[in-house]
Amino acid sequence: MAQQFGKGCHLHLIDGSAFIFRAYHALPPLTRKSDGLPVGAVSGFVNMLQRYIEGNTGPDAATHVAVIFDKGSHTFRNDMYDQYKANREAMPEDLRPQMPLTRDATRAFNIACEEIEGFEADDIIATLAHQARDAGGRVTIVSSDKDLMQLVGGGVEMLDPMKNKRIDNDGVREKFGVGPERVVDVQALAGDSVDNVPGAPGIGIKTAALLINEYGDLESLLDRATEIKQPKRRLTLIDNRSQIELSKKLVQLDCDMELPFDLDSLEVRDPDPETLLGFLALMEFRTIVKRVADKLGAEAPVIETAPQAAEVAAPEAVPFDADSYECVSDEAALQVWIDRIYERGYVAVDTETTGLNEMIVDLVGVSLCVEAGQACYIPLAHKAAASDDLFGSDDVAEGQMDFDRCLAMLKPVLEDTSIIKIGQNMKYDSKIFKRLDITVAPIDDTMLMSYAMNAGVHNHGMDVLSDRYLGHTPIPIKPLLGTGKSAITFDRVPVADAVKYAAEDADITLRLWQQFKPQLHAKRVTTVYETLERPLVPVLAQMEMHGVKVDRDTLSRMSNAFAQKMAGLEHEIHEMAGRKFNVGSPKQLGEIMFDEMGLEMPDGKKPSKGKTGAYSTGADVLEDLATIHDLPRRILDWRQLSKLKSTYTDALQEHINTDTGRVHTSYSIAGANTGRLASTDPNLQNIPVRSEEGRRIREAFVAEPGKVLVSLDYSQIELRILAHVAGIDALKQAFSDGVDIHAMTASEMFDVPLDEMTPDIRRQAKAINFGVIYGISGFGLARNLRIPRAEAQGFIDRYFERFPGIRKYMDDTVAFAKDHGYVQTLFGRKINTPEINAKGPHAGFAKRAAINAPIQGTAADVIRRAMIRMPAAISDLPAKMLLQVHDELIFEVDEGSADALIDTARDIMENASDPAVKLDVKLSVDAGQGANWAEAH
DNA sequence: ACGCTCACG
DNA sequence: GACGTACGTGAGCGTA
Repeated sequence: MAQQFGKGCHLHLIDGSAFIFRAYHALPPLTRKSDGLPVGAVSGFVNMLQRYIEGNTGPDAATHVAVIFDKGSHTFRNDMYDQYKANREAMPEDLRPQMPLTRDATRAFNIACEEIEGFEADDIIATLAHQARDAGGRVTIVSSDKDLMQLVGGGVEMLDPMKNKRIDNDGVREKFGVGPERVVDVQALAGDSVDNVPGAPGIGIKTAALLINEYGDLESLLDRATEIKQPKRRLTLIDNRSQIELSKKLVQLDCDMELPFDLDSLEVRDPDPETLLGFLALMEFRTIVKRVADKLGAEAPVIETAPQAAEVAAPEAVPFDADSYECVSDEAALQVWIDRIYERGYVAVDTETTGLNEMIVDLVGVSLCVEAGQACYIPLAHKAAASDDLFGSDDVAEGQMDFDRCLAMLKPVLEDTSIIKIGQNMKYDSKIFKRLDITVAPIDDTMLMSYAMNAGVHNHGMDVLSDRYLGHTPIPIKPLLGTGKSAITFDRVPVADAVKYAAEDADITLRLWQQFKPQLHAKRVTTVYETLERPLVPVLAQMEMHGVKVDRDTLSRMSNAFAQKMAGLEHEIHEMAGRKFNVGSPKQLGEIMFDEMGLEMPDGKKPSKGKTGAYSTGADVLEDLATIHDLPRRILDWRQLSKLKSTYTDALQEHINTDTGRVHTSYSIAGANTGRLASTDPNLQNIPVRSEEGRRIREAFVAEPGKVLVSLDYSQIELRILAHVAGIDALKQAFSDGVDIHAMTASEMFDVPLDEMTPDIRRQAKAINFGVIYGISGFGLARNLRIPRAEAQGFIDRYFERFPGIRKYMDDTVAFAKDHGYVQTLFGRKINTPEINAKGPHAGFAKRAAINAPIQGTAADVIRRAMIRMPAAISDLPAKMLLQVHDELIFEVDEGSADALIDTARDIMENASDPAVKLDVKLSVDAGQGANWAEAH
């Protein structure tokens, strides 16, 4: 019955991945009504297949057909070139579980569905096209991907499914300026930013076609490159020969794969109505079911009208009931939950642990939720209560299933790529599981969803979200654990209480997810969430777990030295004050200086007081007073040492993990409104550097023997972004010329030629440049530069005169914020500005914050993008990314590979905005290396 | 718990 | 016209 493929046959090859991505991006994030499973891409995919089938008649109709998919992200091209497709954004999290469903859909239509691990769909398509052509048949490739155009000719054509336009030899020539047989030559020269094929710098398709047509083919062109008349082109081709040859290999499709199936098996088959309608009904595609049923002349299956997921999530629909949660204590019960998870395709997960430090604490239990109101808690390491002992016993509580057995059962679920694991702050839970050898993926995070939508409106902790969006106040943890000295850890909480608390967290998380998921799209932040928030979670988890080595002895020695110096200073201070007092108390110090000693401010003003009525004794005040008395200078010195000792040399030692000998910070992704990260426990983003004494703290941050620390930081990234967003040509030019940007500003403002620049004039211009980024004010600049306010205002006026675009940017930004209630970064991150229309002093703050947010936020987005791409880019190097300090990344790498790392990481960082945003100003990255952070910076 | 001070970008 | 201000963070300490 199978027809032998040959003359008269017509093979259609459908580029499945292209279908899926087009479907995903074209449609709103449709979810299955009964349970909220994301199925938007599946729906679009099915529609496209259905439309294709309906159109498959007439002279171009297929006798054989297959849908071809990509499989696996690592292909033989990555072995040739590790940067291949390195710019590719990660697959959106809600698309991932739809991938297997699109395969199911293809089979349901009874169409051959093929994919091979380690090969791109394009290679399979190429091989099949060649086989079919050699057998004397026709081929139509259903795709508009230009990478496939090299296959056209000899009976092979392409069909753009959107425009319904066939592409033949002439079509290819129109696109590439050469025939199909020379397409790879042109691509090798022009490169491809989407796939990150390098090509020849500065040569695009037009120039490439011109050259190929003149010299015949790429090889002749490269051999005779010296004959090219234009000097720039000639040099580019000679200098980049190997890169161009590599590019050709990358774009050349493999037409000779060994395939585990033959053409005959691809014969067109009618779908089985029951199978097809069954699948469509399972997906709850009501409209398509009807249409397909009509077409096939079959009865449409009934799809029960389930309540909307959003309605389910509404508090009045399913009330919270702590008593309804199940305590899972044996394998059979757990298996029931696992089965339910597989039925759903998603699960909310929460872990309970013995503390907050993910690197130290132990897992105590796991809670799961698959449907609003239906959650369970699996206690695993609770201790039994002991009546005679205040601290409980060390015996394990009864009614808990075996720890290892439970994890063995959960591991496949948590690692299953078709099951979404939903959490609130999933970085925490991922790290707990990672220490138990479980890699949780794919994930969704309600905290980050809220952050993407509501940054600037409120915090994103579970309590706030539950109150605000579910109208429900979660059970507080305090009464369970107690406070202060008598506080217990969660493993001491009685299992019955723990079930109520823990399962509720999973329940809340699931309800939040059901509410947030569709809102992401409505609020136009899906891309932000998918490209800047969600993929950062595993990257940060890795960095935090790796930690940075800190040398305790170095800190300890410094601490002793500081203590000695402080004691000396303290003695002098008490002598000067005439009595002993607590030097660390601003209140006492203020009274001593202003009341007892009668010091007066040099500017004649009254000493200022804070809102508690105490004198202000900040560094600026003491700095002024230092001109009339020796005591304030001593205080300043003492304070500096006190800060260094308590916050750094002492506290940092407490953070060295006894197992790893390293310090493991934690980054909050949703802390800063602008998109910046924040580092806590300890904060490694404010390690001293500005003072010589403080900088030495960085000597304690060291590399392992045989390794070095490497630091790469963006040079002037915020000013570069300002130049771009405000469109300031003079600034852009200065950056492209590589001149000193502050000196240039000074020269422009004060009419001083660059070669006559003095450090002081430059310093003033620098302050103005920073001021501009912060939403400049005369008062602020005056205070910063310690000059009269009128003079500062004069500087600002002059600055705006010279750079009128900056004032326009500021005005436009504030106007936008007033109109919309938010401002945006270049990558679409929204920072809400709820106070922008407020009256009174709030208004000033809100205005300046609104001006600053797009600049600071865009810089934050850029480095996030670099960080997300970094692990794959450096995976072949003996290197680890350790820390981020806003515009700086710190790595630890084998000594011999430091230079290679710098090359790779710099490339990723400088091009991090590609391809989403094309900056007018090049980003530039400085690098350093050394045995410790002080040397590397 | 809150304000002050100061470390960073 | 006065108000009170540079933008974004986190930690340690003193004070209430």
